[in-house]
Amino acid sequence: MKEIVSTATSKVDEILVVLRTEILRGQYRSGERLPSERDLSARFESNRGAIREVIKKLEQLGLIEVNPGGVRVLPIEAATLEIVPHLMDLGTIDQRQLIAQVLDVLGTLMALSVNSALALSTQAQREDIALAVDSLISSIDKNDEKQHRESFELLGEKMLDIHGNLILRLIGNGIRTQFIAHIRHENLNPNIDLNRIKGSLADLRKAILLNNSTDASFAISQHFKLMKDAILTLPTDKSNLTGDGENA
Amino acid sequence: MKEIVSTATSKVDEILVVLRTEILRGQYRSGERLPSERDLSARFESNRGAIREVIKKLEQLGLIEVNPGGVRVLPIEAATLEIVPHLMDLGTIDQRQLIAQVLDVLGTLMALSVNSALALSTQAQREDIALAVDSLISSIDKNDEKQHRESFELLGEKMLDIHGNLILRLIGNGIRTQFIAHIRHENLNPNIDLNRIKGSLADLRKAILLNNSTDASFAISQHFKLMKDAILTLPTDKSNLTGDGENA
DNA sequence: CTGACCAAATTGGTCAGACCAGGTCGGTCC
DNA sequence: GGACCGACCTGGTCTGACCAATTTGGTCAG
Repeated sequence: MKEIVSTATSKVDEILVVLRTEILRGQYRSGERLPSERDLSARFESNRGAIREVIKKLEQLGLIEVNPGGVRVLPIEAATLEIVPHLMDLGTIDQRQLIAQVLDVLGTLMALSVNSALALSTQAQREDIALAVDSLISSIDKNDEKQHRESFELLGEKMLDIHGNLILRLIGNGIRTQFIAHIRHENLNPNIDLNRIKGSLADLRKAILLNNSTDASFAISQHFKLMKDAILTLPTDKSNLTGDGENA
Repeated sequence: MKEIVSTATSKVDEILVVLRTEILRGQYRSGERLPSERDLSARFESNRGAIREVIKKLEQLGLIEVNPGGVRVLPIEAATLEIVPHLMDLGTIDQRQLIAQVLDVLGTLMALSVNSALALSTQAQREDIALAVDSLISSIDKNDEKQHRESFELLGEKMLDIHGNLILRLIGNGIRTQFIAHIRHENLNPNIDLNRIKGSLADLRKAILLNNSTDASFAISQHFKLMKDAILTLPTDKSNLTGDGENA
């Protein structure tokens, strides 16, 4: 059971990383043509098959457009959510800003989720959700990050189960898959006011039990807003938040 | 300049469609192993290279997981947003319900977008946005679907430009790319009260010019809610909403 | 000089067949 | 019965080739 397999990446993945980096860094301008598959296979000392797979992946990421005659680079804005972690890896983006954006979106979607869930919920389900919130609160008390994440996911899951909004679930998947691992490293501002965060969760709990979706949505939004502030007020501490400068 | 190339899909795409369909239909249970690349290439009378590309795509869609030793099918809930249009094609899902969900999410995100944009906007920008809203309203008056879509995208674009929330933009991209083409076909309920829809837009316009983000968000939400209702109250009219029955 | 037109070079799409390293799985031996 | 080991299978990589479509650049008529 190896856990770290950084060097164990396949050749395709290595090439993918290189090309993705070059594209994201703007090394190829939007609309420009990528070198041909044959040239790339020569450059990476690989075969065309591998290059083709890489190109297929890049296409899926929304970074390039493949048609007979050549591969064109697409504008970054046309890409998919999946490129964001890559952007984070590159450091071409202010990570705190990005995390703040994620929290904005996540908070909004969670608010929607609560709203939809409450609209369809039974009393038992509301109590069930409240339990998850309880667990969330207690995880803050115990400063147990693992439990925090788990109960958070549980909370989301319970709500998703109730309203069954597939779009919401899939976007949630995407965000979770793409970011959780990245965000974990950047811990919150130690100066953060935990009481206020817990307060927003307590509000949420109350609103859920009262089936007051307006208040519940607001509490969720408030909660994420607090989290966001906790991120943004970080004094650019540790880690490799080494700005950028290479973007076009 | 060919526009319709429905039959001009590449072999890879054809195979992709077949396998994706089989997976989404639950033909392979979650966790089960897909046939080997060699078997698949034999079955589809293709070569392994093509199959590999298909598998890479399926992996990107979050439908399968590729490991040395075999390809395993993942639970549908783990997939990406990109599978939804495929689901719609399959008809394994109530399309109206799905569209309603999309509108829920889109409305919520747009509300967030307005909110964020207004918070950072100058008066000139607000007037600029109001112009886009005007165009939107006039498109409804003229029943010009093309202009409607364009001005809608323009509106989103202007807001995105102001707040620069990359996450929001990318999710928006995803939703737009994946759904617009599909939703277009299902026109709105002819009985829809256009005046109320225009009214919500007028509210939005006013709130924007007054820099009242609360009202603006509410107006957007209201707008999408109206659209949603217009979809949901459709009497299962025309088109190929031919239920399903094949899902597990 | 401009434009249409045509042919060569290039590109992506597909194909067949091969080898390797690492997992899978069944049979064997203790 | 359980640990062990070897044959088999799988994905990962590679080579070299042909096809169809596009791109490109030159040619030629206007």
